[in-house]
Amino acid sequence: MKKKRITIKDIANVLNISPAAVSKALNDDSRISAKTKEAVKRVAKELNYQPNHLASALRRGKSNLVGVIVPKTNSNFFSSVIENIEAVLNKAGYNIIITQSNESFEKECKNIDTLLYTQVDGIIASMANETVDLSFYKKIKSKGIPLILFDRGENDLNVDYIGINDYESSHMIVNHLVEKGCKRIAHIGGFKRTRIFNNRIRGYIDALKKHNLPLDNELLLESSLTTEDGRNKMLELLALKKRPDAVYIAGDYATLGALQVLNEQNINIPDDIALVGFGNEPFTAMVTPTISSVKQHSEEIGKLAAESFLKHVEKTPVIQTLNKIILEAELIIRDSSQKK
Amino acid sequence: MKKKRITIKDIANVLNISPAAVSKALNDDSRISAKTKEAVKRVAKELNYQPNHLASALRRGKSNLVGVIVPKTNSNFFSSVIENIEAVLNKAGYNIIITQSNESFEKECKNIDTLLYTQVDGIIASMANETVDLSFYKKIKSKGIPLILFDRGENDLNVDYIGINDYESSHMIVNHLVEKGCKRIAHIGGFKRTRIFNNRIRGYIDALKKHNLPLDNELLLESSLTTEDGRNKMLELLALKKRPDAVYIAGDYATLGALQVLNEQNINIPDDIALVGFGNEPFTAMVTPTISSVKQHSEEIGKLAAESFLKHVEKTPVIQTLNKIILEAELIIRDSSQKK
DNA sequence: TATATTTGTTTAAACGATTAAGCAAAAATA
DNA sequence: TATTTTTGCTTAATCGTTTAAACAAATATA
Repeated sequence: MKKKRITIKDIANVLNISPAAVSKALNDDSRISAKTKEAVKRVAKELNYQPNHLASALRRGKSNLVGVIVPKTNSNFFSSVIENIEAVLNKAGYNIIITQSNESFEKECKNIDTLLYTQVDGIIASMANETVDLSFYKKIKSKGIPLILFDRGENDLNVDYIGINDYESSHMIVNHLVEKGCKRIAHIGGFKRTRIFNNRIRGYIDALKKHNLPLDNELLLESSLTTEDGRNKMLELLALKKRPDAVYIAGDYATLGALQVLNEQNINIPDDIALVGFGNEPFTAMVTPTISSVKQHSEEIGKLAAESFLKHVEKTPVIQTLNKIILEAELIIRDSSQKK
Repeated sequence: MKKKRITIKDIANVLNISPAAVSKALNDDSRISAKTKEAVKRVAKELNYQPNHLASALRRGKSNLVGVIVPKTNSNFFSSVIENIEAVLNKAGYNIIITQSNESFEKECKNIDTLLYTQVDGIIASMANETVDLSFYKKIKSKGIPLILFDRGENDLNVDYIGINDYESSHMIVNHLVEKGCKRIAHIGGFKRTRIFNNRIRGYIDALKKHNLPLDNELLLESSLTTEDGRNKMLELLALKKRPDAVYIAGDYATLGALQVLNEQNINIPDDIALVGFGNEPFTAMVTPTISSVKQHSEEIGKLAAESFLKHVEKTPVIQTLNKIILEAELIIRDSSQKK
């Protein structure tokens, strides 16, 4: 007993027409009569025909697959972006291949090779923290397939980018803290070399200036933004002679670490030290006290990234230029900064 | 200026040999001389040759892609399983396509079709809560490609399954709570129709019997196990005339909801009511109080699932039978059940 | 009626790799 | 030396689909 695949040839044999006619009928070619189309589709269903995607992809030179690269799927932000990319692309007949870089440059390079090898029609990516060498991303561009970046991007690649206004978000946060009476606002930022984190740092500095608050270098720390490092950096801040009365942290996981430290040391949040995070991960609304955070519109980012891909993929040759779509983020105020 | 793909034909032309020889050289065929192999590989590198995966997949009848279906990537359990599946399969030359069902039966069916259409060489899946109709999974089997299930599986499909001992885990939990002096232990379980949740419920019931504790039906609730539903079910339990002194909840997110309710109502955890969750999601160690939970060995599950696929895919025809690998889970005791 | 156009189909060549079969030259064996 | 075996390659078919080109029949136009 052999498992023979049903091909268009089998359908053609049943109806005594050519495989070419079958192919055209299945693709609704205008030169095929309605009668034939109907017959072909009927027989296809009867025989339980499944098109061979590899064959058509090979012939068409298109795989209808889109690669997605994210640092990690297990944050709500990325998993939500992915969900929305998928929704838009599925409607347009594309499927996605998700890969994780685990914030590792090496893994990211491997992922890119894997995706190119799999002949994806384009790549939508958010870069790993470690990534500074852009040669692998340039390789994608040199293949002539669309590359779209979101959240973690780079101007130098000259491609579409979808993200939020990080600079402005820092202003929002500082404004909010100042309004609540905070005077010594610290910032635990991400790596400076990563554009989005750099923008948040610049925003923080400029916002302090705007409010005539002195910029104190010991209040500005660089962090990997893991929960663990959030703990460490918070401990550093507590060790200062002049402690801050508010800490703005560029990532929710690190904020969680900071919150744990404060709770352990019985420091009142927000009255002794107010806390604001970034990313609006679900747990920010779950911990005690709940954490104020910035909502990044992951749904919108996913949709726009997918649409940007679709726009580019239709054109040959693919021409890409720097085209930034910047969304305004939203500050969700919760207990950790809600001083009365 | 056209972007011409480099093919084996181009390499063949440079060296004045046949494309067949090039193909064999690249695949290290024993009938090709070392000299030719070296020359081919050198020219391939020089021309920046990238093999056309679609062509070789079509010819070989193998895509070297493996489909993975999970309810949602944004839990630590699934994202960790995926990471480990990927690590094992990459080493064996396979790449994975990740899809999410979002716990929807309809989406899961679509995912299966998508994966089959993409000609994956096998599928590793954890079923959606909603899924009772197994016809789409039978379709995978009927294609003659390996199907491996993990965590959420079904005996009736007669395929490899990797999971933890849910029945025994319930015993561990109840034993622990009894030891801490709890006498009225409630259980907020998952959907009974889902095998793993059913096993946890059976384990709970049998463990109560073992300890001669009466089974009170109002203490056994069925839940979707979302944070929201965890809140609701906890409120139900609190509304009882005779409140429980411990609640074992079959999922961490729901446990979090329950914890919020108890904190809001100033009910002491664990002294008034002890709490045990399931899944050991990272936040269980982050909230106040920290939540006792069951660690499911996601790394091991991922590895075993991938290895099971590799074992099956090498054999033709693929023969699958029910073969369960059951790991013993581990109870991580934290503050929420640590009565003194 | 003669010619042009449209319709509906077939033929055959791709897409880029793999591989069974064939064949000459080199090496091993008798 | 004659024969067999091995080595190293080529030829040609193949995977299943798409599509440019060809063509006959039907229809429209002059």
